[in-house]
Amino acid sequence: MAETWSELPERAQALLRVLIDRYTDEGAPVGSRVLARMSDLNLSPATVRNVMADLEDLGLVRAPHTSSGRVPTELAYRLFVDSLLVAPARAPVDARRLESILREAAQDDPQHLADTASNLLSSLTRYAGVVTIPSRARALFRQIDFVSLSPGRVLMVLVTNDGGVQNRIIHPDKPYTQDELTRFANFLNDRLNGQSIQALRQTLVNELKHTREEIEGNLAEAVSLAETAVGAVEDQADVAVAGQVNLMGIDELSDVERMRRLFNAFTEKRELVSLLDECERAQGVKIFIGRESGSPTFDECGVVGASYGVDDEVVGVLGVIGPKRMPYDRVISIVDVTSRLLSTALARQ
Amino acid sequence: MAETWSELPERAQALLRVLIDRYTDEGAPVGSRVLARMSDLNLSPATVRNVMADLEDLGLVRAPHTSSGRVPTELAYRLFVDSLLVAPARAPVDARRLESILREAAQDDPQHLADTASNLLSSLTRYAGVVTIPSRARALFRQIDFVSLSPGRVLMVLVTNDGGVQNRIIHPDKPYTQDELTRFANFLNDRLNGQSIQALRQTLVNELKHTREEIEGNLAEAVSLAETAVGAVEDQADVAVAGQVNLMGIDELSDVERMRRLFNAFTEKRELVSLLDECERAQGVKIFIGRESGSPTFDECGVVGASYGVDDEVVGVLGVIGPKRMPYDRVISIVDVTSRLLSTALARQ
DNA sequence: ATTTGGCACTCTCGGCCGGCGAGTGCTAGT
DNA sequence: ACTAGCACTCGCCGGCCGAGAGTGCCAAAT
Repeated sequence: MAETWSELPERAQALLRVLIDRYTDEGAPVGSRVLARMSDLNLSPATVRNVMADLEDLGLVRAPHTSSGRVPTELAYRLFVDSLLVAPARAPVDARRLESILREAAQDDPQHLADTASNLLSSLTRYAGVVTIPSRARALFRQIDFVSLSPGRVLMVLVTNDGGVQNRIIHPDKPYTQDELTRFANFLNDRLNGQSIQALRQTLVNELKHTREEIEGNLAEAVSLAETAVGAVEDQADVAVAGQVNLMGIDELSDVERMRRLFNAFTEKRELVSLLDECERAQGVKIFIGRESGSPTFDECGVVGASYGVDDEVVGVLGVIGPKRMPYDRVISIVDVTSRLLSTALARQ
Repeated sequence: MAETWSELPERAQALLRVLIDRYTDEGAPVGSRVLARMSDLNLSPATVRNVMADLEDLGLVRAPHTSSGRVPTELAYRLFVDSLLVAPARAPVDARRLESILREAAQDDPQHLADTASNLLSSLTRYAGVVTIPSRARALFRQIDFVSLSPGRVLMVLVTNDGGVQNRIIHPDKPYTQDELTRFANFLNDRLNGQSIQALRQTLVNELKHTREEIEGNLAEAVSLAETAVGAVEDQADVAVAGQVNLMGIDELSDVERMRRLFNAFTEKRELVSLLDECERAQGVKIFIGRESGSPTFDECGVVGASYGVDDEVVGVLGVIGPKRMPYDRVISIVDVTSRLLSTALARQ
């Protein structure tokens, strides 16, 4: 049953490719007559039928009912896609325009950049585009501010060098005056400038607590305040999703319950993130076809994902979610190109 | 054709009410037999039929086909709902729990508060909950910061007294050093403290520009920087939406194209805002039934909205979007209670 | 004058049948 | 090794029928 694409007889490859093409944009089973005509192999329908019978034995095609054309299986898509990945055909989209859009968006904050990228993905593919927002862990500390809102409520604003702003309202045990808070902020800004957020916590715990004695009185409070704040910020990973509606009206997905679960995943985001996380480890483009995703939510979907980052350091993941029946070649190169461009846009910031 | 509910004959009222009740939770036309049995009026089906014929003449009910039960028209819902609004029956939900949740959320920033409220609305009604995020225009200036990210890219962070944080990256004509920027910020913080954002622009334009000469050199730049920033912030109105998926599987809406448009409205938000805006003017609960909304997107929907605010000053709008066929009494009181509680939670902040 | 029972009529819905078309598998012939 | 032919299998569509639900109207009853 397990084969690789290239091990298939020449003719079978050709026919299967045509079958996949046709099925991908018609969505209906394809019969031997059509197949024979579309392939330029000059074969009679009968011959095609024989080949199909072979492919059926290999688990690559199946007939929904005794007598309707064939439909490619997930396995067939898998092999086909794998063969694409070996020799990637690049750039059906004009990278020029993409690049300028992304570069411009990179001028703005990371959130906006992710939004832009997911919009691009969805409008290029007409499926749903997903982009994780770069974790702040990797960014560098730029500035922290404490603003007293009311007694017992302090707004913390943390700025990173990429222009990301995190804010959170914290409720310290003791009330502080704005003056005290400002002193705290100044103190922290002095010490922490240029550190990565990732390292921040350690710094706070170790270095500062060691020197606690030297620090006059309640500046130690500043440290604990900052700890609360950083802790809250560190592990927040968000996702930008665009073009969900594109998935509506695709008939494989149009089952109400299935659609509901899908959209739930888009709003809850949890499941989405865990799916995309798997792309992080893989390098290059990673693809899930149907049940490969593990989650029944995406049973009928195809997912094409890739990570992006700077200097071999992955900072985020992006991808496209569509129906299983997808023009993978197109989508793959779109995802691929976008991830590269996003990386460079991020790098030269 | 135009009537008011109370002008209807007693019996017609009762029957129509039962019809609406029944239709609301079954979604199917209701026949005279059922109607006769459900109403406690002890009438024969035949009599009911006569009444129905009258109601049909008045445009309050109609029969989908020659021989199926009756369905209430939009007009019937309208009159019915109006009659509800006159003598509002309150509180089918325990306001206690709601209040504590909202008060807690009000401790946090406005965005979070709106999220919480829309989640409440949607989970209580099992429809979609919508809450506009209080416009910052009304909030008071608390603090501004300029952080230099790279030459030519300056991050502006504006904090309001409600804990709202607005940030935007601006590209000033000239590059400034961080020191200069800090001086700008200090300068502005001194002058603007406590002003409403709304008034800010005027202040900036008038007062400061008048005294421009007195101000040393490029502090005037600070003003123009701030202007850019405030302008960007002022007119940004966002909306929190929750529970969209609840609308899936409601069969009146399950037409693919209609659903698509609806979800589009939820993501684009533009149309949503303009719909809710109409609730701002009305006081108390405002209701759109079907085509009353104006937009074909919500043709098959019912919308129940109310404004909220502090001290008779409207700061935002919230509402519920569901199918036309909705238990309006329940939904109305939920929306009503929520808007009140949100207002008080906001007030005692 | 209102209400009711009766009756004929209408319309939907589900099941059933039969023909059509598409497509297959197999076999025999090239 | 391919192909032509043939019998067969389904799914789909339209028509038909019967059951069920519900109506409108009329004439009788209260």
